[in-house]
Amino acid sequence: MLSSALQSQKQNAMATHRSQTKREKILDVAEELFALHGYDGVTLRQIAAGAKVDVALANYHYGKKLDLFNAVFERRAALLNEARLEALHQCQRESGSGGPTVEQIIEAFLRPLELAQETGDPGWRHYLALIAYINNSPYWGPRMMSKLFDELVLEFIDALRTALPGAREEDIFWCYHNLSGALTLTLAQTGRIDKLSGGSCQSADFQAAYDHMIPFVAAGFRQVCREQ
Amino acid sequence: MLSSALQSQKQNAMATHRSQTKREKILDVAEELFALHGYDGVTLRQIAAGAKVDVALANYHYGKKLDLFNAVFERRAALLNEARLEALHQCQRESGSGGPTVEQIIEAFLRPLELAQETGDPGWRHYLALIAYINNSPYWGPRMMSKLFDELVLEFIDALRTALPGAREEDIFWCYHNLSGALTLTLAQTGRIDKLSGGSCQSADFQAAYDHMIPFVAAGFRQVCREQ
DNA sequence: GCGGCGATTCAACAAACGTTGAATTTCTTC
DNA sequence: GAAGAAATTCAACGTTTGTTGAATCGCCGC
Repeated sequence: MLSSALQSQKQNAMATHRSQTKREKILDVAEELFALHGYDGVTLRQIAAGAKVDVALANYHYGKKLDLFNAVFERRAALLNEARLEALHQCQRESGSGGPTVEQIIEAFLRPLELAQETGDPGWRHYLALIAYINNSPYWGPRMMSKLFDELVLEFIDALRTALPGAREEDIFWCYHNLSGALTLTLAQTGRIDKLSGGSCQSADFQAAYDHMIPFVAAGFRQVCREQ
Repeated sequence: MLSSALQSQKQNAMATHRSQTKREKILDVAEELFALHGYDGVTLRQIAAGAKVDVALANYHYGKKLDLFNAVFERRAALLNEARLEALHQCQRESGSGGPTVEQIIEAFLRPLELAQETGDPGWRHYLALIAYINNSPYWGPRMMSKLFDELVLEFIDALRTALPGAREEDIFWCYHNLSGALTLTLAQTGRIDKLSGGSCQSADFQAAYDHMIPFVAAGFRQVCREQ
């Protein structure tokens, strides 16, 4: 007798003898292409070709192109939010009555993104690049980011407020903006830092990126939000 | 008798009785639309309509769509690079034999972007958003950023290396990566921080963004690149 | 005022786009 | 194994796309 968790995994893996295979393959290919070329840079025919499927099948499963785009964006959001929230709560439990340090909070914000990569599923890498594309877009950013990620971000900002007593509201948010920017460019995986550094740094190495980002951002928060 | 600098301004303003007006209007509209919707999200007909011009005129002046995209990207690059390099050299001259501090170098890297906005030309705002789009794109970033901006960036990194003796190469580049990310998200002007902060922060206020980014980034550099 | 030339528009092309209704295959259920 | 439902393909639609060649406009020198 399988546990219900394992059962649902089993269902996802085998599906109903093929049916969900093509359906999910469409999402996988759309995820990769949207992340690389953006919404308008990808045609439904490219996605269908990549998934070895007729172009009408995407419409059958997901409706219009915009609905497919949203489906890709929403597929992994809940899982990601749960992992990050769990990491925040864990460091809050483990810290004393003073609450977690800035470093611990930033770490809880970033490390789950790295774990997502380590599942071996390349889809996660593409998904993170898609988030970077959307978050940095003046068109899509305001339309899509808030609904799925604002609640989580505000929880982390609450924790940071506690860890930085006396900080001004605007200072905290501008610091979060800097963190979000550094993270976004990392997720985009443009490979630019590889070339600039002559090979010293690798965009694909999320662990190295976060190893440097955590002390960098924490020091920035403390400098800007230090008590007046 | 006008100075040659003013003369060239005058020429730009009056042009040859109209001829350069439509030609430049196409660039202006393309700049704004490309920044907002990306390369594939804009059609030549939208650009032509915005410039109140026939669709064939863009082709006549700039060739293919990709050539127009490049023309927009290149138009203001040299001017921007000169302003930033001048700011770097000035703070190098003003500093003692020890060279400028990290804060001064970051300031020279960022403040010229703010001055560009203060000329009153809204085109600069759109251009900076276009840089953000390209820099964050896994497709365009590697293809377009290096040629115009690598030389300048490496000059600033040289200055930072001097200001941070004993720092590891990879640490410096990862820190620059964080700076570049924070800056990129700022230039994108998505308005997301406005909503998240409930109005405490405004994306359009570049000065406030840099006022917070300079100490934030400088502290990050010092923390990560401190002597071992 | 006429010829020439750059700037601009007109008209049209073939290709590719998102979307859809109907036909066909594949699976599930009895 | 027949019936019904779901999944998938087929074929086509009306638009829109980037691009181009030819025609027209507007100005300047002669």
